[in-house]
Amino acid sequence: MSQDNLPKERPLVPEEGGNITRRIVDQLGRAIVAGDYAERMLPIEAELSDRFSASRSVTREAIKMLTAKGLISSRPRHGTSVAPEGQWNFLDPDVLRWLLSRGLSLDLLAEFTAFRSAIEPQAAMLAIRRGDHKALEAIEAAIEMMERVDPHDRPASLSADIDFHVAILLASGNRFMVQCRDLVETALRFSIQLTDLEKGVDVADIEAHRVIANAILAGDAARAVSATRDLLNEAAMLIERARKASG
Amino acid sequence: MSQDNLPKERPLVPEEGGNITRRIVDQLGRAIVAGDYAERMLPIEAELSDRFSASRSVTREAIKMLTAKGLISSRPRHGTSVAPEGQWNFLDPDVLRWLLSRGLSLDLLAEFTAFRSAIEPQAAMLAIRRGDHKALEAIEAAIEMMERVDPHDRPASLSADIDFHVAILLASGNRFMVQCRDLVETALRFSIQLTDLEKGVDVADIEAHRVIANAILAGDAARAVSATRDLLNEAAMLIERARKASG
DNA sequence: ATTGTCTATTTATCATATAAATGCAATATC
DNA sequence: GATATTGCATTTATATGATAAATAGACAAT
Repeated sequence: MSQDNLPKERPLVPEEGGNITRRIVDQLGRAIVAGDYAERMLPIEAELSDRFSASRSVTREAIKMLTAKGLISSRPRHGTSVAPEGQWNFLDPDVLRWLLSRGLSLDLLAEFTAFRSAIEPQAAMLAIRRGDHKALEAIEAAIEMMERVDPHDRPASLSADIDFHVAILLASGNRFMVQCRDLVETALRFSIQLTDLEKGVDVADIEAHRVIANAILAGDAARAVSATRDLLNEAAMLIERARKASG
Repeated sequence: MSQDNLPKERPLVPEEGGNITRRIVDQLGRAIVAGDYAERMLPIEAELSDRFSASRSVTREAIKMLTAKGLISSRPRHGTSVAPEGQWNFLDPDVLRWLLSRGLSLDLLAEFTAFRSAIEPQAAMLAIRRGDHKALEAIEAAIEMMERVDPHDRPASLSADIDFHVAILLASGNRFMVQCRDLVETALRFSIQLTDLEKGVDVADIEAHRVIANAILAGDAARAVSATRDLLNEAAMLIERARKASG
């Protein structure tokens, strides 16, 4: 019963977020996924320490954290190098955030949307099967918030949108899907930059969300699945259009 | 084009796998997910170092790696404690392995199978849509290996089974689904303990895999999706039966 | 009861030294 | 000349000891 879902107050951009280790992890992580060290080795520990004006211990701890996320690997005498992309932990919220922040990569956003197209419809189905009253009420509360909020208040709209999708993931009761919470939040926070450009879709968007909520609350699994899939297909098309527009 | 998919030669059980840090990470990680420190704090760094006969630096680096996986968090004067389960990175291969190894928890295996039920059918669909010849050939090669291998050779059968599912994930071309590779491998390596108990399902199992392969190679998305879903439902039922049997 | 201060404890950081691993070149051996 | 061996240099891995920063909890003051 450890449904302990405190919101993390960790800042989205911890450039200066408290301790030095965290700062190095963030800056190095960004640089690595941006491809800065795709060909060459990372600087040796001593130089990295200099560059970040930190002690070697702190630098090493940061390196270990990045290693834990699959981004790099170290060998004595050889140095530290970026791991092949196949070993990166794409499903780590930090890694995803760094990936998306390297210039709003539409390719990756499209792939993640396809991933969501797999997860969220199933989560909706599981939510129905599980039938946790509290969790279902949270979905209803989230959709009502979406409908109530001022559509011109972008941050509030975004939060409501995120809360809705997260509520479905939580209601699934599946810990792996719940884990996708941070990922979905991260991705949505970036994709807002897209929908900001495309105006006028908001009303239709909220209605599409309402359809999902109603289907879940009515226990109509088939409709919940198809409605969720429709919504994400719509998002995918939006991304596709942006991709074609930008090149 | 960084399709660099070298198999990691990292041992599945790195109790003695080389460096001290890795050993501490593994032992502590196991203990944490097993609930050993669910109520109390972790020992202070000095004591942990003593317990593992390691220096404080190494202990701290191990702690940082576990922090990176969301398992623990530290605060000055307060100590280090296990993070709420909602913050654990369930989608990290190490974490999943530690979770499953705490006594083959059937609940978690069931949840992961539900997760796979979301991912793998979509991956099969994407594989068709993408139509990468090399990747599709790998699927055919994998299913042929499954059919060819001696069914009594359990390790070989398991490897072939894993390779088949991994081939589909790879063929999807979706980096988030590809990332599930290690997770699926880990889960399958544990679930073999179940199927070992239930004999006689193997032939039917291979046929079910063949149906999936044929559907994908024929470009029949609908059939590929439903066949994959069927296979995983079968696995889910197997787990459910084992769960009822054991309590 | 609230607020401020002080103290002890623990993590965070720094600095330095030594060990272990290993790529590479020089050397020895055949 | 080809190949195996050895030694050196470089880098991470580990150890050690010290100081800084943060803060929970006790205590004092208001």
